[in-house]
Amino acid sequence: MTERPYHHGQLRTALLDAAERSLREGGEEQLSLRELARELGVSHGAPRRHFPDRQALLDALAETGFGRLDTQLRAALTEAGDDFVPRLRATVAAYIRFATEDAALLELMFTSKHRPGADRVAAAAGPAFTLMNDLIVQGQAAGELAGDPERIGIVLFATMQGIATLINGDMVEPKLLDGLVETAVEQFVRGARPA
Amino acid sequence: MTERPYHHGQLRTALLDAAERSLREGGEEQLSLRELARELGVSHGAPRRHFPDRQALLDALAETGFGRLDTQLRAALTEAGDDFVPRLRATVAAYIRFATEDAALLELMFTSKHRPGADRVAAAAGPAFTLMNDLIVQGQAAGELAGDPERIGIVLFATMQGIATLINGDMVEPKLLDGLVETAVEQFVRGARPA
DNA sequence: CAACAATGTATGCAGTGACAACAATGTTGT
DNA sequence: ACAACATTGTTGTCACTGCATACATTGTTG
Repeated sequence: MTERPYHHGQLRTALLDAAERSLREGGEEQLSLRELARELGVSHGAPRRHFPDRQALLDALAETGFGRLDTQLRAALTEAGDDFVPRLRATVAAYIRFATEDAALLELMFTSKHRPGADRVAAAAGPAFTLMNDLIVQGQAAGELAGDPERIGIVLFATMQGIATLINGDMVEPKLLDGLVETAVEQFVRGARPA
Repeated sequence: MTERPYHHGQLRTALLDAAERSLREGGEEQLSLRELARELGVSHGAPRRHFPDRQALLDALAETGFGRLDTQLRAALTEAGDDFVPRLRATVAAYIRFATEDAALLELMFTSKHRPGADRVAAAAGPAFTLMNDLIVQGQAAGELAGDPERIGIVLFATMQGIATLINGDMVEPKLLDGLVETAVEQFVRGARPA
């Protein structure tokens, strides 16, 4: 039977699902534990068993968010083939897609801000950075990039992140997005090209 | 006598000052109207006379924030002399200084997100963009940049913003900051240089 | 000096996150 | 099989928040 899918053993994942949806719809501010509990037909104290406080829920969201980001980036990479520039372009596009579709989640992922002891979140962020780094390393191996890999990698990451922020903050029209990605990639390649 | 500096006619500005400090100390989430009122020795309903709701206070903060950003950028510019690259470097450095010192404020300025009818905030953001644009135009006039000014300007802005976000989110060590600025400027100039 | 507007006060409402005591429901060791 | 236990969810409470309204005070002005 299992008339009720939740209410029994699935509360934790149900909360995460509902929270992610709520995040997408109303942003972090709007997300309310009590509201989630209500939606899931559960008492307002129930979430506490799974997440000691609100921040714990947000941390969990951020953590899984990084995981999903990583898989999406990898998917884009494998689809892009072996050449460096197409791979770069695909990665940038995929990242910004994620960042604009799940803006609130990404903000949450980043602004797990300064909070001491967000080890798990930090750890979850690793792969995405590694991926970025590997891409840079490939570019250098292919003789297309020069300079300190760490630095140029961070600058690239920053540019992507910034474009997403600008779009999400309505300071740039979404219709410009594709052009911006193109310009950013092109400039990056030219700017980091060996002399 | 005027024993009490506030409580009479200064509440509005006093609120803005206290709010900005609170923002710096605890971020937007932490900022509480009641807390501010308490600090200023005023009833918790008083702020309502000056800001109909919390968001109005935040909007006002964002607005003045853009103003201050603009003046700081201009100050950096005039101090940098007339040559393009030093001006560019100075602007980037000044922007990121602002962004890392007043992180919460900047976030607020940007994530006055999508909210319909934040005309004043949007208007206040204008000058900073204009300044950026003028800088690009100068670079082009000096024959140092090529390409669509709007696009490369946005990409530059995005890179700055992204670096600030990375630092503020503790995803990059602050000690790397100067090097990153240098790399970003250098790459930008090379990347947008005429062929 | 009386009418008026601006500013701040007092009180109450609904909503929230956190917390603790309790009940129900598996799970497990003997 | 059954008693002890752990997990999970419930209920009630507290302190806090933003918001709203009715009221008092004060300063300005006709």
